[in-house]
Amino acid sequence: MPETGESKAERTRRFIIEKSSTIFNKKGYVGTSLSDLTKATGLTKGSIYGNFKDKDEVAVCAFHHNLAFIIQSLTSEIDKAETFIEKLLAYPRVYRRNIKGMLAMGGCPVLNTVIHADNTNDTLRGLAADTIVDWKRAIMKLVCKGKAAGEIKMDTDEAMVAENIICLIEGGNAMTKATGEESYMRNAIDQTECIIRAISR
Amino acid sequence: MPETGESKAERTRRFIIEKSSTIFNKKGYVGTSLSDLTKATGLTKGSIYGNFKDKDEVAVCAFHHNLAFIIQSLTSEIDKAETFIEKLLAYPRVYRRNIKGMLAMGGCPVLNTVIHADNTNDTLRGLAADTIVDWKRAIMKLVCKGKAAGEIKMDTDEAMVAENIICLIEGGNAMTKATGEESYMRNAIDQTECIIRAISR
DNA sequence: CTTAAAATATACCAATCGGTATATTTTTGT
DNA sequence: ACAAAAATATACCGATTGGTATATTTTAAG
Repeated sequence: MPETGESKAERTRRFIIEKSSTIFNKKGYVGTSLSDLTKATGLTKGSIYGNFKDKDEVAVCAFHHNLAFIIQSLTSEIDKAETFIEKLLAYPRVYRRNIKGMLAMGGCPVLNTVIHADNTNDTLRGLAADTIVDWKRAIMKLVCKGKAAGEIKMDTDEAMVAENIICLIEGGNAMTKATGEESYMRNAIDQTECIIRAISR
Repeated sequence: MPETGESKAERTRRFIIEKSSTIFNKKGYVGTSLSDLTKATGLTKGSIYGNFKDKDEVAVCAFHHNLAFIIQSLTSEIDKAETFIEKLLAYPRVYRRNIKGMLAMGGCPVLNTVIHADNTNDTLRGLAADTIVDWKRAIMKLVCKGKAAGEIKMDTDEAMVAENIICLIEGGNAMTKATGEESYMRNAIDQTECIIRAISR
């Protein structure tokens, strides 16, 4: 029964990615073994290697899957906002709403991957580093458009604002994951909001 | 020739720790193999296991060694300062001076260990988490003493200040390590300084 | 210089690693 | 329902993992 436009292989691929993404995010590339994946999926090694070239490919797909979850939440909230200040405030709003979710998935996949893959997997390390660069650019673009629209002070250093927001959110995420205390992330988010409001005119 | 108060075994232990600490910090516990250690030290497995119970013990000693390096820099600078505001400002001052050093050692061992050891090594994870708790307490104590000395505004939330400083420094460190751009850490440190100056009266 | 003890090296162990060739089962179009 | 094709399982591979028993070398006190 075809029914769906998705082939069996495509469904299995998706199934493997969904089941393994949290494991990779928590234990990292080297810390995750093929037997972790067979255990989590209930499939055998042959089935996994029938759908993926190697362990690297599974890890890369898992990273993209983890990232997509966050990016979707963010872009939908950013698109909803009407002013650029409101679009910037979407970051703290989304992260504040997702503190527990982020904890459950094992922390931010960008930071986790950057630390895990450093010196052990260049492909993953590069993907995570590129994500940070893209993220910074996206924030800077919002600030610049906000300036042009007259919402944001003209002397605002958009690179500085972008980097501070990223550091606060990533640092807060990491410290909350480390200690189990949500206050780190909440305070970091409050501080992020302050920074955004301070550049508004 | 005894000469020194340090036995051969003690010297070898120290030698192994020094040579392996950077590797553990960069690659993590699971990512670092015994052959990494024999390669880095020039010693054999027998020699390492003659001086350490197991790989765990080497990793724990390496973590303490990495941490001691940072704590020494911090406490000496904090002790030098006369006012409590100046003691707080020792944090940004020391981290600003050590951006390249931190990069060379592979990033902050506290954050690295927290991410690396999560779900793979409870001992190390606990050590790193405890370090964050201690760090927060140390900052809070400085703020409280600053209040008592009339240096710091009485309505200051010391827990919030402590957590924000920690998140900014750790986030900045991680993003600088990830991207290779020192600006992340510099901006995070600038923001940390702003927070400290803002609570001064 | 000798000698017991301590430190290091050699040679091995079972278990697990990522990966593959092949056999079997399940889909899927007809 | 059937046959070709696709997907999954089984059984294996060499390499490496952390760890150990034992042999050899080095240290250091007498």
